[in-house]
Amino acid sequence: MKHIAKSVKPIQRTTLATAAFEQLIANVVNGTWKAGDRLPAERDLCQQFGIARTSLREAMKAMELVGMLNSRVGDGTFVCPRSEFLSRPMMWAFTEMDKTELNDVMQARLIIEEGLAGLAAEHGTNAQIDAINKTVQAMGDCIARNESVLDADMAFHMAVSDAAGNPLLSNSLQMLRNLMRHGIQFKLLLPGVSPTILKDHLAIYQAIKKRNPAAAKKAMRHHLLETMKLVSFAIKQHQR
Amino acid sequence: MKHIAKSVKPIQRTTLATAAFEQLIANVVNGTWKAGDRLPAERDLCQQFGIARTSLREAMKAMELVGMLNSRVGDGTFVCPRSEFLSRPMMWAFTEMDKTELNDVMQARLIIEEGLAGLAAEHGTNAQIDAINKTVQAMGDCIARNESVLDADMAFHMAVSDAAGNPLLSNSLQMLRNLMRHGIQFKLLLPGVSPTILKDHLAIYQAIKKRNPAAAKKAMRHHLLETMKLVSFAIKQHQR
DNA sequence: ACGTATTTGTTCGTATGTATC
DNA sequence: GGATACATACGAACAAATACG
Repeated sequence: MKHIAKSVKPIQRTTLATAAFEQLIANVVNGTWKAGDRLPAERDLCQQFGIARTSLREAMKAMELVGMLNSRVGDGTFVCPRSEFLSRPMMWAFTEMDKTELNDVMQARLIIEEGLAGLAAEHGTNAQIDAINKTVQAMGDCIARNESVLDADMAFHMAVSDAAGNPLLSNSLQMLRNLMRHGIQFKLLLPGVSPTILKDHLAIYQAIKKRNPAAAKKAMRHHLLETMKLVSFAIKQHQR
Repeated sequence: MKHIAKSVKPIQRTTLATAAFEQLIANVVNGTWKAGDRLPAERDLCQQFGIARTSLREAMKAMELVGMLNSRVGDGTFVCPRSEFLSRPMMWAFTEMDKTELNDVMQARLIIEEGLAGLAAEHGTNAQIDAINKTVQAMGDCIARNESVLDADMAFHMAVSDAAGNPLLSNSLQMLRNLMRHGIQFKLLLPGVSPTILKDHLAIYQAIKKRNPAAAKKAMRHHLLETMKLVSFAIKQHQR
């Protein structure tokens, strides 16, 4: 006796913990609760949600596992900085990830970031585009001083992301980058790649500066295709 | 009375739940439990671990919420395929925000779906591409019979999504579609739009069939830009 | 087609350890 | 030291969904 009506939305039964988890994620991702903020006490929060403490705790533990929350006994539960999201259990996920799965992640990142570059060229304010330039300069300085370019690399992509002005896409990129962080680190350890990255970044910046979305997308695509090659190479190196 | 000695590592006080899901993760990654396998029942497992059921449940639930396990009442708990786990972070980024601009959602959808169309043209199997064609035919039938094209429309986009073969992007798109579900319904209520949609779908299918990613992306882009216009128009109509 | 056993979902009460003031 | 606020942990009980004979 299925299919009584075709278009009834399939009410998927979801557990209380799942519902609570979704609420928690929403509050953290959309910035209602910012990094370092302290959440209401478990006893208060479960009252607000209208569920028992046990159920809420299951959701909180999951948030802790993915690195979004941090609980300390006798103290409280706090929101972690975004850079820590997904950073904990991912070591295993990455080293064990097989080639097709890694490819899926990078493909997704390529598509999102290509889109962001286009949007940045279209809608970015001059100030936001200057900010991109600053990160390019900063990376140049890092290379000159022979320092790690990890932070500068991240800063560049975040600056482009900001200029695009779409928080949904920015958030998703941040998640994907966190997911791949270890691979990116390996990539940056490869000798002689930093100048190449810098050149790519510069090209992307210039296309955005010229307000040329197609060129910006193309430059970003080129940069990330290079990255994909480097990351998979770096991981192979690292595994042996 | 802190800092008695600088170099002693503060002993990480780890909770039972944390310890439990370290065990769980270990069993999953080293292949003791493979994707699709069923775990021992909660009551057995907590005895094996020597902890209370509530503590074990916090770990199990956390694993479930991040997409590593899947529990069904009356049945058991099963190991998920890893793509499930890898999809989650990107989906979390697309959770409801208090001030989610419909425009941002549609922009994100445009970018993802454009990418999916390109991937489908590149990597889709012939069978998958045939499946796209079937949905186009089905929509034609619906229009001929003057029925709602809502399901056929959804089926088309799902089929393209399948052909692209990237679960991360597919799942994320699903999330975005849920966010703007209301808008889509409005669109389809507008008189006379169905034939236009059908034409768009056909063009997209043909480009994919010809294995032309650039054309497929362009056609999808055109289709979704039309949709964006229609949706915002429909919403304006609906509001007055 | 119908029970019954199995399994997860959910709640409550209670006790304990820890941090802060 | 004492008071307070908080997370951690346990066990018991019942509800609800599913599988299986």
